Amino acid sequence: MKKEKKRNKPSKEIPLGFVDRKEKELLVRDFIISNIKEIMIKYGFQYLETPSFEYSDSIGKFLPDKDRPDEGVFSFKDENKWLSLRYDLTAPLARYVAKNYLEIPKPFKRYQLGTVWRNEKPGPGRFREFLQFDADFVGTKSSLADAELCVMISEILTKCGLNKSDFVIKISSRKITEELFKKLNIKDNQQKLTALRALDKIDRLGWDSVKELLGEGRKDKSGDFTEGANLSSNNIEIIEKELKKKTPETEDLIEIIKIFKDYNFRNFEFDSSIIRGLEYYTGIIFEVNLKFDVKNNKGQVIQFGSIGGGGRYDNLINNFGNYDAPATGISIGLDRLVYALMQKKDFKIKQSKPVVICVFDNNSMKEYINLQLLLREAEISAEIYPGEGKLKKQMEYANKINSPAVILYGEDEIKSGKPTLRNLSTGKEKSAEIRELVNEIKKII
RNA sequence: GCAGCAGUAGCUCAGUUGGUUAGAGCACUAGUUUGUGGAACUAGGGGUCGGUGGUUCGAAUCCACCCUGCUGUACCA
Repeated sequence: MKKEKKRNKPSKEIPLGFVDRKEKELLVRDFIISNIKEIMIKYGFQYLETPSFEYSDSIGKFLPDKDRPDEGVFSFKDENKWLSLRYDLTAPLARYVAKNYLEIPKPFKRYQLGTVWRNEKPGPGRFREFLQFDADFVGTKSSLADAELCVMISEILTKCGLNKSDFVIKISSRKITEELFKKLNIKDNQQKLTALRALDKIDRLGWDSVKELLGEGRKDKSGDFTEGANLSSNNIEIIEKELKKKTPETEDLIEIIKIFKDYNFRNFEFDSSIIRGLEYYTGIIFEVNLKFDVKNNKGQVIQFGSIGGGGRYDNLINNFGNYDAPATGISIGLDRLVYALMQKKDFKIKQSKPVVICVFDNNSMKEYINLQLLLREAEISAEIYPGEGKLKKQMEYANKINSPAVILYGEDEIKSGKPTLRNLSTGKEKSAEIRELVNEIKKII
């Protein structure tokens, strides 16, 4: 009987890849968001919000012969159409631009903050639900736009408390690999993609492993085998040699570096091993990398990788029809930035906690409420102890929520009109006239 | 998806070659203190030992399958 009952209890577990986020983290996130908004206004971007769900085909999820478009997205069927939770903010932007093409200004600059969902295996610091920040230029081919994005994200990170030496923007261009493929006469699209994905892993795996992936394939340390791009060893040598060059040769990179100079912006590096997985990039690509150590909850230093990146995608919006909409944009993973920022030693956000007014006798509630009103009118966070119980329990509560002080206003104090104020960090008590109370508390906070 | 490892209290874990009623620390509740938190002491609650089936006189322990998690790898439009 009892066992039966237990079995029917609802699960207290949360789904794989989803997390509860607590106040400490949320405050840092709010701080970052307020900085972002401020700077986006300064740079002249429009604020936009699009829905969490889109029709699956609108965001690039076509469902040829599948029952369910579940490749990486969460979907369900509504009446006859498939809907998917958005997996990024770029696809909805493309859809928005196509839908509103005639009304929007051209070029169109918009920024967006929003949760995105990915139906993928979560990893350390990677979840199935996370907050992204995106800023994009639509309808301009100018490298000034690409440059602005880099300068802007740098300003945001600085405003959030990072030093120039804490991060770097790495830039490259898809034109480099494109020209290489042309030169080597590699035409098969699938082969190109496999090669790009392999090159994207240089950071993590190193050149030796990447060369295996460009060739026949690679066995990882768990014994799993990954099929390679099957390029000839001659071609692989040429690719390695070409990508190890330290100076950019493509036109777009030369141009953006010149613009950086005009901005007096130096916090960037050319790195031809920056590839980025997405297929749709066509030109300049960049990544925002942190240079300080990030640790996991066991205190081990983990390879954190980039907190975001972006690049130029001149053909994406054309998928919706014939729009002249070359575009470039940046995405930042806010939760990852929050995680990293919380580890900076000098980074703390204080949240004022309420002064707790203890309850001795429910018949004196009017007195407590008056005190509470007085404090709140003075913009002091205050609350009457919200439960029932002895004074000890009330003190324990105040201690647990990090309250700076409690006010004791029992029979004797009410009679004399002088509440007792107890400082919870020193443990000292003081008797104060009601009109002095606000000042005494301000001394403590 | 593939591979390796692991699942014992809310959390971190111990549990000997299979052997009584499964333990510890932290956390929680109550008390020592009927008006005083962070320390101490005392007592207490809390477990289908991931699940199912099997081997056995006897299973947290051995076997099979399943589920879940972690790590690596792939995918990440």
